[in-house]
Amino acid sequence: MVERPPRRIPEATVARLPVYRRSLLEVAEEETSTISSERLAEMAGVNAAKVRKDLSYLGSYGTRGVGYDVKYLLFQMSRELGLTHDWPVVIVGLGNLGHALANYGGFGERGFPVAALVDADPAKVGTRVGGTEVRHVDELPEIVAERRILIGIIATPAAVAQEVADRLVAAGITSVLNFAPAVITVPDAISLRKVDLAVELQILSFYQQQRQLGSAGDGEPSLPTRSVRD
Amino acid sequence: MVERPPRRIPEATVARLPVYRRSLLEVAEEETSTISSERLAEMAGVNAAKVRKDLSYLGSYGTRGVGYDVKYLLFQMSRELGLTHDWPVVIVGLGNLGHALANYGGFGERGFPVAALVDADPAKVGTRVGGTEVRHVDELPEIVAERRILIGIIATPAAVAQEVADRLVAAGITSVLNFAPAVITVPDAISLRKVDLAVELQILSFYQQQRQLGSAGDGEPSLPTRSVRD
DNA sequence: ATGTGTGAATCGGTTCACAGCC
DNA sequence: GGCTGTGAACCGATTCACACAT
Repeated sequence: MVERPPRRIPEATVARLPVYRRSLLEVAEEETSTISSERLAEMAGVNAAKVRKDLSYLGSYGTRGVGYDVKYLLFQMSRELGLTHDWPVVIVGLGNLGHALANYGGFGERGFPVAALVDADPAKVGTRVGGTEVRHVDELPEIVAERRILIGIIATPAAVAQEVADRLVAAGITSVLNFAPAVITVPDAISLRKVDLAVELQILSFYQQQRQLGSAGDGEPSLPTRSVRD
Repeated sequence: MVERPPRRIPEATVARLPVYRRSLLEVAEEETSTISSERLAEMAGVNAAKVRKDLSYLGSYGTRGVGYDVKYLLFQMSRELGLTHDWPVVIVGLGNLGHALANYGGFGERGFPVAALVDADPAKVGTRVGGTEVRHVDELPEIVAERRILIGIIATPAAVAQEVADRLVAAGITSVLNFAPAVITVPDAISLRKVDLAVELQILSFYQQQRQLGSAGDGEPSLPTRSVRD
């Protein structure tokens, strides 16, 4: 008999689970055995209704009048997120950013060990970064198969990002995290997330600009008083 | 008289403008003077209806039956995004990531020159990273005022991220980009964006996991277990 | 004929508000 | 009394579909 939750967890909820989880890890160290949606909401920077709704997608793991058992919730959440085992990753591109990512211990610590590094530049191949040898991008298929890597991180210049994505997919990668400032496409079956630093700054620039237009001109200073603590 | 669009641009649209703009920049180099919503959509990785709706918030800059004038649209978009002048930024925290960000030329190139670097570690103060001298975090108020910096980038460990945010705001910063794996809060009047690498990987891990649950049949996948960590 | 601009329909996500259980 | 779990209301964003301009 299969007991699998038939719940389809909304994307927006999935994106918040890691934040809840991190909050729970913090709390787990103190000897508080239970936590309320209100407290968890505050720690995660969202509101309590959202926490309850989100957690309800995982199952009814709370106790009315009491709250959620921290350790149990943490376990369920880790299980749901697939964090009960490590996910080795390969980083493609060892420029500034790739270098920093390779050296950043945070990945390995959090269950995503950097299992391989590749670059197209022969001058970089053979060097070691953060204790891992850089190999040639042509070797991707063997590397990925050998180390059973499913997640690829693109840290190359924009110009080659799409080509790298194609090669990662061809090599057997099924999840891609793209840091290159370029739009890339992957087959439907492949997960893709992007982190674009310049875009983030430009979004900030937009609101900065708005603020200045608003306060510089005609009569109403009108601060956009958004009281949403989301 | 100032010609000001009274339109309030939706947040989701704002987040896509930089991507459209980048696509337009690419196209502007070829000698194509106009572009259709369809073509722009393809380049930006969205659908054409969304492009048209998004652009309509900026104003009616297209011509029916023809498309959008690339240069004109580019100009309007840059203006709207506040990219007609530079926005100097300060980076706080010069660990691995801060270092990479400081060395990454992409920021300056895209209108966000790294005008200052600060760290709390006296051993780092006085050193130079990417041509900029590292100064002590205590000097933030003077640095920010002097260089007229409005955007602050947090690249510190999670533990001090909130404190740094508070100090940035106190120093006069009005936009914050947070790379620290921590939830931080800022006053309503301050813009905040976050980039959390571990969260991105965990989201990928979730979908990876789902895929495997789906394809592995009903039995437990039986994967090596590890102890829970952050 | 072609491709924009936009109301209307739809969808996904958030918030409300309260019934249900401890 | 306190706090979860969840339908219902609401809201923002996406998509549809077509009138309209060139």
